[in-house]
Amino acid sequence: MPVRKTKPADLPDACVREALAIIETSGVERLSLRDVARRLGVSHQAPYKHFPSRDHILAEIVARAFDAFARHLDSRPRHNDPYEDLREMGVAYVAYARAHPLQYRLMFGTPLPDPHQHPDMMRRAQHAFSLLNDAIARLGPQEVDRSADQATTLDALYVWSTVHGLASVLQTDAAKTLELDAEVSDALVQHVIARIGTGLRPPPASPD
Amino acid sequence: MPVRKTKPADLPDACVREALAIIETSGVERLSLRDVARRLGVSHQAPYKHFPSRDHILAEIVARAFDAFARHLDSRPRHNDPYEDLREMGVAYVAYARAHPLQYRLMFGTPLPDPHQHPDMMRRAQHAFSLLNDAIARLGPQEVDRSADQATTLDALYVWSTVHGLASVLQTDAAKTLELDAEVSDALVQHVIARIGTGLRPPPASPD
DNA sequence: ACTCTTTAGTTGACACTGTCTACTCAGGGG
DNA sequence: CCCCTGAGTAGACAGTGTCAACTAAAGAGT
Repeated sequence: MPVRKTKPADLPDACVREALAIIETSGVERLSLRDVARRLGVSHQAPYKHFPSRDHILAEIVARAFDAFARHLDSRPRHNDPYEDLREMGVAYVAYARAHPLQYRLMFGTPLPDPHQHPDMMRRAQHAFSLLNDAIARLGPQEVDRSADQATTLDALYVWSTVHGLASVLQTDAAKTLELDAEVSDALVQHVIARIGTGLRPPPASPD
Repeated sequence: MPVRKTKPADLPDACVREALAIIETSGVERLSLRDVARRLGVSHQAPYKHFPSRDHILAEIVARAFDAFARHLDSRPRHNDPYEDLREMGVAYVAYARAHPLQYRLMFGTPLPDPHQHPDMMRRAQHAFSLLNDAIARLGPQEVDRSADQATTLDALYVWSTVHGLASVLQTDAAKTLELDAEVSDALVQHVIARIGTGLRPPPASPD
């Protein structure tokens, strides 16, 4: 429990970083603003001068996670073939979830602070989703009986579902409960992403 | 805040039910054993005579959710065609998640009590997954270059990923954040389950 | 120079929480 | 009759989020 002697210059930022550090080692349910304050060497009420409530700190942490996530997705290798590009995005998605399980769980695996109370967080989350949506849109419309927009959204949600489910399965408590080993995990990523591909390519001749 | 006058006969069971009721209306993070005791008209320490800690009550709630979930999956309409049967299972899976969002979130959407501390919960969770696994196994091996068992597990996890991701997307806070409307949700279920089907059928001629 | 207001930070309280420990009190063998 | 065990009670403790009142410093306006 390191107690800093010198008070940090940017207290709001320091709070968020320290809170994240606490979550990292002790889990989100153990986060307490008083502990944050204590480690920063300020009074137990100082953080409240910058964040109206505990949830507002959490919302900021989550929002930053969405930012980093979007940045990671955006920095994937690009391909001209939109299917290849989407595949690459899936890989990047899962890679991020595996490399930053904490952030991923904060975004998708824990009850979020009510989004309507934290519109800033909501906006930054939507931006991350829009990246996926764009990649799908580049595939072109898959169905004729729906508007292109709606079809794109549906497929985006399909891909998201799969890839999100994959990420969850790999690192959620449920996976620990099932005791998968690492070899299966690696194979699974390739497997699922391939399956998404075959699922997305327009079926030769069968109505939806 | 209903305070019961008559003390319940089966206190452990009453605790679990009352705790679930509290979670239902106020969320899991607001659950307090003291509140449970208060509503049951017993002292704040009475529940601790039957549950060593708050987590043990949660574990029991989650375990019961897995039981109910497994029962629901098991009572789906059966088909001889294993693909049809699997489809039916996907429908049942998502239906349960939509009908009992609270239980579903308790199982997959919130940090669980450490499974190794609650082996009973773990066992009942594994049983639920085994149902899905069995349904996939009935498809027969999809690939020749892997053992049948491993291929089955991979496909089971693929299906689970998709269907779990779908369920999550539909009811998680993240979905609220994205503001999907009900029409899209309904279409999405059909859409995704169809896509799983086309993804699962062995591809005509393309290496994995 | 003198106020006046805003801002960051402090201190103290309040009502909670989970959990520890010690108590009561009923029943049922020995 | 004693004693033990199990269920339930009561009191305390440290820790929590949050409310309210306070201090100190820094500008802005006159």
